Amino acid sequence: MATIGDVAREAGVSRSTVSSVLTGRKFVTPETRARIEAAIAKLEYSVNTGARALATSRTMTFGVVVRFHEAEFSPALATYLVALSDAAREHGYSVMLLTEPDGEAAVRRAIAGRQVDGLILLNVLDGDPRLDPISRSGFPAVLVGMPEDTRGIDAADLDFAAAAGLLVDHLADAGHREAMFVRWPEELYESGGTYATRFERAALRRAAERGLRLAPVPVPVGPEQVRATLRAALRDPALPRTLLVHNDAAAAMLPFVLGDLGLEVPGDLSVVSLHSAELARLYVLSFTAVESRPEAVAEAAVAMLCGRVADPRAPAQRRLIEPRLERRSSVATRS
Amino acid sequence: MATIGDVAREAGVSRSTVSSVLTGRKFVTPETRARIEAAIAKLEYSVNTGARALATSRTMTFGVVVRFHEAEFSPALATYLVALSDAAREHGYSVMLLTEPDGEAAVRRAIAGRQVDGLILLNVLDGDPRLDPISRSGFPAVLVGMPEDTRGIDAADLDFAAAAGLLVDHLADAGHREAMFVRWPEELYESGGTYATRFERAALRRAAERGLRLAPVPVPVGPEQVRATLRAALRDPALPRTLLVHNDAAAAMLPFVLGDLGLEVPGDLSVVSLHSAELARLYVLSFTAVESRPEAVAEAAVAMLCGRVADPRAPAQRRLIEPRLERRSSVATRS
DNA sequence: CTGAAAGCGCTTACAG
DNA sequence: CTGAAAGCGCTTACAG
Repeated sequence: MATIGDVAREAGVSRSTVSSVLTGRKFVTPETRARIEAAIAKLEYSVNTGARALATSRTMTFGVVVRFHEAEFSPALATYLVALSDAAREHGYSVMLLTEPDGEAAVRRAIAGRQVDGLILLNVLDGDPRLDPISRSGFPAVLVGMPEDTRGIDAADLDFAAAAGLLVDHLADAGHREAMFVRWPEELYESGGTYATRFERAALRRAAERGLRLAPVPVPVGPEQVRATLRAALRDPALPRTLLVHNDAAAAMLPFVLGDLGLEVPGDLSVVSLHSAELARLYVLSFTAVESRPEAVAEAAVAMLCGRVADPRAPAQRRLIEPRLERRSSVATRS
Repeated sequence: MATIGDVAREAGVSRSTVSSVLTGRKFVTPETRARIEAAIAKLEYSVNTGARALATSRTMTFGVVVRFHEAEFSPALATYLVALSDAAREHGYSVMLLTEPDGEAAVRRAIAGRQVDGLILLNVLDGDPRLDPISRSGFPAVLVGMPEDTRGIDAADLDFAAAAGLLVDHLADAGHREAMFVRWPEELYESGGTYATRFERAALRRAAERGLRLAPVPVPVGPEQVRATLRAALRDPALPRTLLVHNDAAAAMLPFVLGDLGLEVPGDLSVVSLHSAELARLYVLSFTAVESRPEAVAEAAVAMLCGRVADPRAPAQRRLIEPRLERRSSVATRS
């Protein structure tokens, strides 16, 4: 493999001049630049990123700390990983996967080993132990998720409160006065699932404002239970025929339960939902819904992290990605 | 951050001696080793991986080249990525995500930039253009997937032929004489989906041997079409009431179509399937099935790649992971 | 505008 | 068994 020295020799200049055109930090006369570029092309030279990292003490790599939460249903992880990698690449960064089961240890090791310039924490909940080593060390990082206390760390996430507002408004605007609120299992709220909590609070508040009565129906984990729970709820005459869904597993299963029971949307039932776009790709989901926009969240997170690396002492930010309502006429108009 | 020099000073030895205990390559007397280890602990020293990489010309990082194929249905990508990262870590390697849409360019850049010691190509099909720069350069790599022509590159994958054999045998053993063969869309076979082809060939051969008549039913992409196709097939009186399924989308949708039509397994219908375990986690899939074993495939791939890095000129290998039959009594016994 | 020199933090023959 | 020196391939003040 050619080195910067080979290029310099080939072009008849010094290594520093080659470096200048490589980094673009100094002006080089067009003629020498051309000679150097020709030499680079001829030798198929490409900078050794490790050596550059050592010299600049910038690895141009971000670590993504993946985390699993059993109570969740998340076929969207791959989408996030790819979106993060894509966004990072556009900013000149590579992405390293950190999957150690002990997330806190993963963070410590990543910081100590200086393999990365910054960390992206996926799926952050309230009280997430991974925040500790970060806020202690001040290492550049960004949270995907929005805990109550971000410990002074930048964070990006979908605006779940706004999403709830959009969906409640949509139902209220169509004249609905009550709705079943199909939610996550109770454990998720208790274990710090802030997106669930943010959605719920905003939904309740807005529903109160708009005169929409909400009947909560928690849906447990696991395909069988999801199906059974939904089936029971839809058969219960005491529950409203309008659904506000915030639970991906329930959203995915719903069409099939409707099929089981012979119910039509919006004829027999009105449905609005918040779920990942990935989910809609895999299943038949034709509900008016708020998209979760993983690409936008990923891009925001990467942009914030780049900013953080550039200016480590800037004040911490929270960035909420605006949700979008996708209308798919699954809501009947009531008078 | 402490450097090796700081540790050396603290322990009162030279940097090379510290390096010796770090790499474990040379014998160091227990006393000095103890002093050095104490210094490391005290200073919270941790080796700078980039500097080590430059000195050893080993980055201890593998690149994973992700690739999308629209005709597929793959909520299992995340499972593979995590499994690869976990396996790599156990072998002392980190994993970098390479998601450039142009996979061939991604490979070229990775090789040129020397950011990684080896490449893992996910989801390799026949004639995959990513193989080209690899076989040209001889850069260490391993394919996940098994093209007809591996171009001299190591490859690991599930043994789809053996899987087909297991499933066909299971049906034949239970006395079945004919089965619907629920397959992937035709495009997938044509575009080089070798796992599909390997499964199909073996299924046809074994079925012929066992006197099982196979009626092929290709299932197109997209939830709506999957559902419609399955529904039509299950209503067609000319088609057998026994299903051999190799199509994750169809496997996922099947339980719901059965629900639609009021069919029971194994009473009305016998079903065997090959699908990813991830799928079973997300859906209600209670069919006798062959697991796709992503963790085992990932571990094999990583192990092969480590071997390849250690000995670049060893003969290329193909490793087929043995499938396992999970019996879930979805097959009726016929006489 | 270009180049010589020092340095980034390691490892690895090579002496001793 | 330990250490001094050179080198991995870059970048970056600093001279000129």
